[in-house]
Amino acid sequence: MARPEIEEIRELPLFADMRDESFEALTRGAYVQNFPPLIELIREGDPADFLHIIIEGNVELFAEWNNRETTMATVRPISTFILAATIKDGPYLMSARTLEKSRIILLPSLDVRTVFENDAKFAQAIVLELAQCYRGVVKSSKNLKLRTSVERLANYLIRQHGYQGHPEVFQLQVDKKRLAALLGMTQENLSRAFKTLGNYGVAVDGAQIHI
Amino acid sequence: MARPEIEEIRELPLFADMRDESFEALTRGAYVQNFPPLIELIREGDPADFLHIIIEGNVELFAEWNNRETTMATVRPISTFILAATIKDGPYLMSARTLEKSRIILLPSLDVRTVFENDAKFAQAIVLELAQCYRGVVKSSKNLKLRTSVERLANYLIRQHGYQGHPEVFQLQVDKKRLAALLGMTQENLSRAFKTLGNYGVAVDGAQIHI
DNA sequence: CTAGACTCTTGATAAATATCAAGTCATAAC
DNA sequence: GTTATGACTTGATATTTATCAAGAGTCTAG
Repeated sequence: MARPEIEEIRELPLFADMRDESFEALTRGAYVQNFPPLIELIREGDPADFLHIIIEGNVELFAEWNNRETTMATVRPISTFILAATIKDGPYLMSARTLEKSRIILLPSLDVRTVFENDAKFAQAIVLELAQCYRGVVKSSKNLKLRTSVERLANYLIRQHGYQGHPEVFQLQVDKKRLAALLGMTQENLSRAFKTLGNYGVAVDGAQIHI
Repeated sequence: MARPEIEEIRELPLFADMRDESFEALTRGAYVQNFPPLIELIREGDPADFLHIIIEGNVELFAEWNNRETTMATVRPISTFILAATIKDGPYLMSARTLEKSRIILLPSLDVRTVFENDAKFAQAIVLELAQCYRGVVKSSKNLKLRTSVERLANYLIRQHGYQGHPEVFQLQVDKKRLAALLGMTQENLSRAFKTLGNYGVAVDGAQIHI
């Protein structure tokens, strides 16, 4: 295991408590790969052969239906994605593509499931991770159903503002097209929503937001 | 443990594989309670003191914001709800109320977490349950973002039709007000959506649907 | 520098959805 | 029976959101 990336993920909550031999078994068959931007990593409906861990770059999770496409989430280092499909050995529910040049670790799903069955600490860590993901999706679902598009944008900005430490000016982490899809609206309406928020003291300059 | 309800849940996938002493520890402090209709069992934001298991009746999970309310799911026997909040020891993200007279088992969250840490089989079962719930919410989120209201209704009917074994005529399991909220539309629009589907061979008579 | 590609914005319009106000129908209460 | 009550429907209208078309600004390749 001379691969520094592998050592790096050892400290993630998901892997921190597991036994050394489990971690070894888990990562023995791992790949570390670099991808250029806009590569489709995962296609919705395919079997979940690998658990993905992004250690550099930016990945978009999206879904399609009837020629419509929407962004479900964007993922930044260091985190895993599509854990649930890996565990259930089910098909992917979302597709994934790189947005920037990205470095990704691929752990064979089979190994993940084997280790999951043999290392209780790992199973516990997965529970916590999944519970968190679950709660995240529930929140986003509530958001969609109970708020208007302007409210969703305002909410998003307030959260981002918080994550970035309440600075005077902060940056959007996603381009506006994807932000619109993420918030469940069109690009044009996002633009108008920003304008509406202008009346409440939000100034936008490209990706810079001033509250 | 002379309580037949407790024995009944032993066979649930969530509890089937755990050790006897774990199950005993889990259920030692359990309550079995009957509730009349329209009782609020859980209020969004409260700490998750109990894992709930519905063994009879019908429970609605809903969320509120700014005087708006929406149905997130309806739960029927036998299943658990708000597992994620119990595990994370976090606040409830949804409220719950009985729709009919219901019989519910309450397992203290503290016991659930303790047993979860000591019984690997239980932890594994929780993982599978959570992964399933997660995937369920992701699907419903995709549904909301990618489909129009008429499409969501059509999709819902097709699924229900399938669950009930593709009979000629089948019953809606929820009243139309709640179905509308579940599908993310108003009651009036649900009515119109049914009318639209009438052109494609769906006949509605009260809660009876003929395809 | 310039052409092209791209993102983002804006305006006009259309479509989807919500709201408001009656009205129907069934059921339960008296 | 009659009267209430509640669930559902219907129509008219308002609001929200999407679509279409065009233009402004930015970036990059050549």
